[in-house]
Amino acid sequence: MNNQGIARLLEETADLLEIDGGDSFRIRSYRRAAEAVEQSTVAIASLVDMPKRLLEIPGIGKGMAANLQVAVRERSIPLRDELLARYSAEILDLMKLPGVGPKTVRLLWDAAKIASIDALEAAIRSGALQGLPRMSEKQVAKLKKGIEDYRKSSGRFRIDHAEEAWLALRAYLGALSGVETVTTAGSLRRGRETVGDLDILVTGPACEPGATGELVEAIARYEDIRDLIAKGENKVSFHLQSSLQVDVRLLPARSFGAALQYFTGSKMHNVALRQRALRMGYTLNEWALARVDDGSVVASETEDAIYSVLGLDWIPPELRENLGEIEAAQTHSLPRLIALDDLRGDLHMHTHATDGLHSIEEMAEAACARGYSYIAITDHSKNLAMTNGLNEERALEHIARIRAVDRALGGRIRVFAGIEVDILTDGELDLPDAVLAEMEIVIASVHTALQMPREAMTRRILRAVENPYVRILGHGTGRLLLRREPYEVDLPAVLRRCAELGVAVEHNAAPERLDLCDRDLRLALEAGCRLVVNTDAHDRRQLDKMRYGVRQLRRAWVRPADVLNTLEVGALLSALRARTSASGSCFSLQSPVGAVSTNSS
DNA sequence: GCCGTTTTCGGCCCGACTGTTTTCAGTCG
Repeated sequence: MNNQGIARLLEETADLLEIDGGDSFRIRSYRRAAEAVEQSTVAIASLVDMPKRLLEIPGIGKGMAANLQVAVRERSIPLRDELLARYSAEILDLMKLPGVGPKTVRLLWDAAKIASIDALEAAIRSGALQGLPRMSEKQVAKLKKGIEDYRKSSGRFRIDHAEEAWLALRAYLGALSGVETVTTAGSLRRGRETVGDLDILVTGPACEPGATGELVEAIARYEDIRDLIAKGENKVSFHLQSSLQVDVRLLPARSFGAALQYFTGSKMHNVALRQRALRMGYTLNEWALARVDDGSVVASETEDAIYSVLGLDWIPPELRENLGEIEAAQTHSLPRLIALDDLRGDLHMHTHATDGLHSIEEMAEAACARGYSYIAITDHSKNLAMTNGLNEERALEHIARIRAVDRALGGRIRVFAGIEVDILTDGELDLPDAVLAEMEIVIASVHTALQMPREAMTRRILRAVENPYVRILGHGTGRLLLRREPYEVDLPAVLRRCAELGVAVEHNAAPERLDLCDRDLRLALEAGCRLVVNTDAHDRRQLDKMRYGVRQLRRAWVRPADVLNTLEVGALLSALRARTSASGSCFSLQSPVGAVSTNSS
């Protein structure tokens, strides 16, 4: 059992305790432990026989160490099992509905023994919720909507979770005898933000027809398998403990390209491609591209060869949605998509001054190791009290520390001073302009008031971006704010205004944010917005989340030039100054500490 | 349940916002 799995068990135990009305400090200690396990760079499983080492982890005491030992050995925690038995295995799903917390779950349970989404849906239909405290017509409608949204997304796994499962499987499969290549296809390869199941293609001597028996058995012995769905001559399907479905296909090397193309999809892309093949006298399937008349194979070993025979440039997997990529490939006009290497810096991250884990220096070093030219430290402002947000005085002190670190680094990497300010209900920011004027990067984010009417929310954001110091419009608790149908903000209007003002629009790279989806990003580009892709890292390892953000941008056909943080330091600072003149304010950017060339590309 | 001690128990991050029971509980970050 890996650290993330253990952390999940602890987190679920905390949720159940909360529903059960347990001691709030006991609940917090479970959450702290989950956090500590998740953050640990050492595999907890490797420490179970060394309780002393477990106790060295802050937040892990005697009781929790025992929990960890059981979790590793039995994949469960006794208290969690006990509570799940008392309520139901599905009761935690209810907490995933917006606006539903432990008290509401408890209310539903006490009033009608509701302990699953299905049961809640039935209760809404039968009117069983009528008369319950806090269950007005409006509230029930909200629940109904929440269930609908939940149904749409359930059964799919976030790309980072799927990727984690994939990496573990790749290591296992790659080490089996007779295996030469292990490749992922499907929506993971296309970089979708969620993945329905994991498609894996394996080639090598043990995958040739008639020779697969031993390999199939070895695959079926993978330790994380919960149940086996199918075990044939060249395919093994199973569910992992996480209930993610995996299909492993054994392929002869000669059909690898065709299979990779076929299983990468998307369905719509493949349909269009097969139609094209037919028009050209070919037939395309997972084994090969072949002539219709005599069945002779014309391409099968590589994707490149298949696309080439069809008169197309090779198409990056992220674009394979039949949204114009085939036409562009035909006319050699596919865009040069942004890649991770194009990113020169990350302009949104937190430190232990607020709710981050590491110091300014540690974040800067971590960014340096990733080859960045600059970062911005953007801790929370005072309105986010829970995070120990910075008030005027602390913000100014923090800026001074950032400047000092920047000087101490001697130009190895530039560290800009910034802040993530909260947009208040009326559109004002929670820190005065005098403080914001001291920083290069001001990100304005919405953190509250998810139920605000659309018009009010739009006004609120439009007012905030008028502030001349706002450089970036940050995430707006995107999942809830933007992803709903219809939008809870007039996104086109907001994007238009940002484009006019030169305020960059942030795409949060973290998969758990699900901020702007493909379509939103395209809207932003059409509106003429400059984009920024940031990780919002709360610890240094989270800087790696940039890769998810980049893949999302690629899916939206984003090129390096569309993204502000592909610029080198000098160009970035000039671009930020452009915002000032466009707004017509007398704002002058704090002259950066240390020598900076302002004419580099 | 953890921690730090004043070694045996008390303290353990807060504030905005919504809906509504119009004073506060519940949710969220």
